[in-house]
Parts: sequence; C-alpha cells; structure tokens
Amino acid sequence: MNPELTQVSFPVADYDLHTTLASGQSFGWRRQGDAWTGVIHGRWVRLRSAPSAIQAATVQAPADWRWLREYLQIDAPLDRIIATFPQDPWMQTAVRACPGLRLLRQDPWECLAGFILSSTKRITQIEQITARLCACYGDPVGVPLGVEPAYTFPAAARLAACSEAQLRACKMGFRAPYLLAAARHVAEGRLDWKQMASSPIGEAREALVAIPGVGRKIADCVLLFTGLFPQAFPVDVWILRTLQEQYFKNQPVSPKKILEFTEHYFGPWAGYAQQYVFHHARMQGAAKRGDRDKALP
DNA sequence: AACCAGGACACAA
DNA sequence: TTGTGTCATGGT
Repeated sequence: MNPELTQVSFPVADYDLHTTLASGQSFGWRRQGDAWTGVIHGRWVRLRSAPSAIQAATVQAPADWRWLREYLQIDAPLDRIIATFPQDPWMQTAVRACPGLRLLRQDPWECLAGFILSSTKRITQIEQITARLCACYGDPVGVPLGVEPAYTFPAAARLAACSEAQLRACKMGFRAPYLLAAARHVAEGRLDWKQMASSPIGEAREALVAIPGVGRKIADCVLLFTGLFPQAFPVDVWILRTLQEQYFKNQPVSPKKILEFTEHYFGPWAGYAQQYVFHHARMQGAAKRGDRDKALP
C-alpha cells in the first residue's frame, strides 16, 4: 500500500504484544486499533500481533532487525524464566493470568527519565507527559504518509538545556526539577551505563540513586527495564500491597523486610516475576473497581 | 466532587 | 530506624 513501508514478521511463541506494551514498563507506545506505534533508536515503528508472530513496519528498510528483536526481547526464553518462579499458588495464578507478558529492553536514558516522571502518576498520565516532552524537545522522525508525526525521546543534553519552567510546561509538576537534575547529571557524563552493566547490581543501583529524584524504586525500574539486571525487583505501592496480602497475612511489613523478602524469594529472574505480580494485581484492581462501578446506580 | 496515582526528600521523634 | 507533610496534575 504505502511504498515507503518496509515490513517484517517475527515468529514468536507466547508473546502478548498488547499486554507487554501496556503493562507500565514503557511509556512511549500509542495504540490505534490493533496496532502499536512508537520510536525506537530514532526509528518510527508500527507493531501488530498476528497468530504466532509479531509484524513490524518501518519507513525505510533497516540493514537488519536486531535492534527490534533486542528491544522486544523476542529471544528471551520465557518458559524457562517462568519455570524459575516460586511455585506458590498465588504466583502461579498470576502467571496463568498474564500469558505472554514480557519485559522489554529499553534505552537507559529514556527509561530513567520516564520513571522519574512516573512518581504518583497513573500510567496514562505518564504517557501523556512523555508525549508532550517528545513533541516539544524531541526530534521529528520520518513517518509514513498520512500518519501523525512522531518524535524521538529528547536526549539528556537537550533537556539539560531547558529551564525548569519549560519542563513544567509539559505538565510534569514537581517532577520537573528532578528531571532537570537527572538530565544534567547524565549530560555531564556522570553516569557510565557500560560500567554499570558490568558491575554488581548494588553498585549499579548506587550510581542511579546518586541522581536527585531517583530513589530505590525508580533505580530498580531502570535496572530491570533496560535489561541489565533481570533480578531487580521494583517495589511500588501495588507490589507492596500485594506482597503484604499474599505473603505476610495482610500484616504491615517494614520496607526493609519486604526488600529482604523480594531479594531471595523470587529467584534469579525476580524482575520478571515482579512484572507478573504487578500486572495481575493491577488487572484485579481494575476488575474490582469495574464491578463496583457497575453496581452503582 | 473528592480521591489518589509504578515516589522522593527533608525533617521530626 | 519509622512516621509525617509536601511537592502538581488530572482521570475516574
């Protein structure tokens, strides 16, 4: 149809594209109908799920598709990963409830910035803020005819050159000074991603927590969603509530105890387990709210 | 219309 | 160490 489009199909088993892209690990994907569009490594992409395959389209034929396979983590051995999860009933329920849920391998800076913007925000709002940020300070990328414009996620140096007021104009509120500080930190080259990748997780986490506005939770999100440390286990309000209910008899547990628990109980792929816990808990919450809302007059 | 959201931080006790 | 208030914003 569109002469510029280059398409490819990746055979996949057990990959739920919709659940994965909507599971709150990345904030740059937009859905229209059954298709998802986003920008990866400066390239516009449209993804669609087909039976036992993911179809991808870009505007110009890339030399190869490794960048996309890696981003989507198509070759991650999901069945073997899930086999390492704890065998307790609730964990198994969560696994069955989210078949094909995957983790992506995201760009470190985009991931860091996205999660700095995530604090006490709903996922839809984080997506809106990042969209404004990209439109204002990102670079336009080539899109097919008739498709709305798309932009890269702005580089750290670009945001570092902004004023706090300019960032606030993207409706990020009190997160603006944090994002600005982080952008400067990264733009000054004070974060060595390569070294982090070859460091123990504790050292990598320390390097992230040294950034203003980045605490343990956001640091763990970055460690996990960049694909560097699959054992990283971000504990947010959903996870905290759920673990308390399921593993601590609904008793209040200190943050320290929770972290201690997550660091040994969920195994070497704890971060994947975490995503199943998170997504299942969130879906259950939505279902409950839906039920209650329907019951109201 | 009030409530609360994938937190972090400064400060109190 | 654990508990508070504060920070903006808008969807439900």
